[in-house]
Formats: sequence, C-alpha cells, structure tokens
Amino acid sequence: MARSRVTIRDVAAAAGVSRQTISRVINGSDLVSPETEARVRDAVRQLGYQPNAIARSMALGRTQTLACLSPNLTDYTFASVIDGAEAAVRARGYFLMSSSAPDPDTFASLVGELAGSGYIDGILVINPFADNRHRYLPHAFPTVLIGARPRAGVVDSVALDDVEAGRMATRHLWVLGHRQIATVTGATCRGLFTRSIKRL
Amino acid sequence: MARSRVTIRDVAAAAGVSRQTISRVINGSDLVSPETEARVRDAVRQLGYQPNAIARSMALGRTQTLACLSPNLTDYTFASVIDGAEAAVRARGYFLMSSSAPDPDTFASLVGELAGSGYIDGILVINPFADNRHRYLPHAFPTVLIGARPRAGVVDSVALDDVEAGRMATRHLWVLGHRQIATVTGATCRGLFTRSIKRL
DNA sequence: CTGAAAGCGCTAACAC
DNA sequence: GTGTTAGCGCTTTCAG
Repeated sequence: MARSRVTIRDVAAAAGVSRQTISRVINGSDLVSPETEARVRDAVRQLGYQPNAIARSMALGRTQTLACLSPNLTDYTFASVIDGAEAAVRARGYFLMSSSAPDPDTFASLVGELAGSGYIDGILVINPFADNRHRYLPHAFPTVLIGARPRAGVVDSVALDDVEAGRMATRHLWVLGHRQIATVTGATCRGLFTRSIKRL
Repeated sequence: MARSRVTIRDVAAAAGVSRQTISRVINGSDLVSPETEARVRDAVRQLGYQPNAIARSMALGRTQTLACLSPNLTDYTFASVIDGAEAAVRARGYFLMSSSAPDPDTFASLVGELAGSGYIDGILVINPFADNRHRYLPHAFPTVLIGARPRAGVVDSVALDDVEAGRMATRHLWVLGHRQIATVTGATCRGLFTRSIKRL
C-alpha cells in the first residue's frame, strides 16, 4: 500500500545525497551537476520511486487537480465536454475529478465540500444555469462556467452561440438547395431555432 | 485561496483548547466533554472552518478518493456505470475521480500514475478486457473490475451475464406472443445473441 | 477528559 | 552545486 512505498528519503540514502537534491532532480531544477543527476535517476529507477502527490500537494498548497461538475454524466453533450476537458487538463499536468450534481442542493454541497477541502485547485461547471444552480457557485474560488451564456460576466465562462450555430446549419442546407427544413429540438430552445431560421 | 483558509490552529485558539481537541470533535470522538464540544462547534461555525482534506490524507495515509477508468466517458453504458459508482462512492464518504483511457497505453500510464502517486485509495476499471488493457492492471493495488467476465478470478469484479440478459429479454417478447424477433447489436456480441435466441 | 510531542513526504528558504 | 532547517495541517501515540 501507499504507506509502504519508497520515499524521497530512501532515494536520498541510496544515491548518497540529501532529499533536497532528489527533489531538485525530480522537479527538473538545473542546479544539479550532471553526474549527481545521473546517480539520482539511477536510484529512482532501481527503487521504483514515485513521488507522493499528497505530500507534494501539502507542501505546495495546491493539488494539480480540477473538478468538473455537471448535472449528470450520461448526457452525451455533457460527456463530450468532460471528455474534452479531461484531455486538455491532463495535457497540462492536472487531474480532473468529474462529479455530477443532479439538483441544486447536491450542487451546493458538492461545491462547498470541494472548494473548501483543499482537494481541488479550481472548478469547471457545466450548464451553470440549469435549475438556478448558478446561485450556489463558489465564492472567491477559481471557477469556469461552461455552456454559460455570455452574460455570465463576473466569472470566466465558455459559451456556445446556439443561435449562430443554428443559423449556420440552416444556411448550409439552404445553400445545398433544400427548402423544406425541419428542426427537432427540446422544449427550451425551440424559440431560438424558429427565430434563427426566419432571419436567414 | 486554500492557503489563506482558517486552520485547526485558529479554531483551537478561538475555542481555547488544543488542536487535538478540535480534531477529536471533528472526528466524532466521544472522549470530549459536552461543553468543550459545544464551544468547539461554535468556534468552527463562526470561523467557517473546514478541515483540509490534503493534510488529513497526509496524516492518515489515505485519500478517501477512488478512481474510475473507462475507455471513454461518452458511451452511455459506461456513463451510467460511472454515475452509479459515483453515487455509491459518495454515499460512503469517498470521492470519485473518473478518467478515460481510450487506448492501452494511456490506460497503463494512467494506472501507474494513479496507483503510484498516493492520490487514490483504489481503482475501478470499466470494461477491463477492452483492447487487452487488463494486462496493465495495477499490481498489489485495490482494484475492482466492472463489466469483467466472471472468469476474472484473481481480482474482485462485477460481471453482467449478457447471455442470460438476452435470453430474458427474448423470452419476454416470446411470452407476449411475438414470433418475429430481431436484434440490433454491435459486431462483438452478435454471436451471443443469436445463440441465446436459438436456445430459448 | 485534555494537552504536548512527533511525524506523514515533500518543498521553500536559507546557508555553505 | 548541495545540505540544513523549517514548516504545510492534520492525526497519532503517549502523558497527565
């Protein structure tokens, strides 16, 4: 188990240097002599050392982990966004912890728990205006809204211009010569699409 | 930010007791006098204290966090499983960090990183036999396979009896009097379904 | 019932 | 270049 794993101390002993030097090598500091570095890397390899992320987070005050909250995980649109977010996040050396909050209450308590526990460096909120959950957005905590309308204003947000998207799709069909164009939507966006088409 | 938050120290000072006592109250130890406890709870509330999960993990040697790895997040079946797992996990006071590993390589590196970093107490693997990724399952690390065939054996696993499920569905239709029964599937399970129907 | 001391594994700030 | 000294915030002995 995690408890029994080899620590920076063991590596230091094996390489005959101080822990600090190990830390330097691990974090790519360039103030280490090439030979020392080589010796350290050897020790690391032989002992199968992997730095403990928790201890690191503790010392650094940040966890390299982001949370992503969405109403649910099964909605294909949400899932796609999360998938993309995860790839982007990981490419930058972060982890993503995705959770779903079906209702505002769950959302509120999750946000409180996540933002307050120190487990997370920032939060991504998908569909922040669903059932008024934006009222429970974390205060003074790094947050990005996804799928927010641009009006979000105060916080950073990624918005999709649904109206323009509809217009583009319709125009495409129109250009192809189609004149009988139907749209299948849910209740909420029906109005937008209709308007979009009219204005073409 | 996390760094500026109120710590157990502040609460201790405010309540006029030692940190240890705060810790006891937080963790529901019963060796604290009712009045002390009340005083502590007051201080906690007034200062808006929330224990730091990282520090806690550090001291405890576990993180109360599980990881769930699936080939992707957008497959409805996977997403449903994750959604369920998350609810179950949370109900037991854990967090769930779901990640997707589209290919065996990603899977292998993710597993190594997660299992070795101390960030995670255990791993859930969805569809462990997809593209042979079971070869890269973590060694000596708490793991549960989901969607594994019962033959998994060595590790704990949750299996779905696809054949019996198909049989049940078909029988249901049969009983209703239907005789023309079709099945729409992907390439991999076609054989199973066909057999299931034949044996009815 | 409560407190004091030590330590989890790592990194930052200073020496040398 | 490299080592030493302090912590990060919490919990666990072990004393009182």
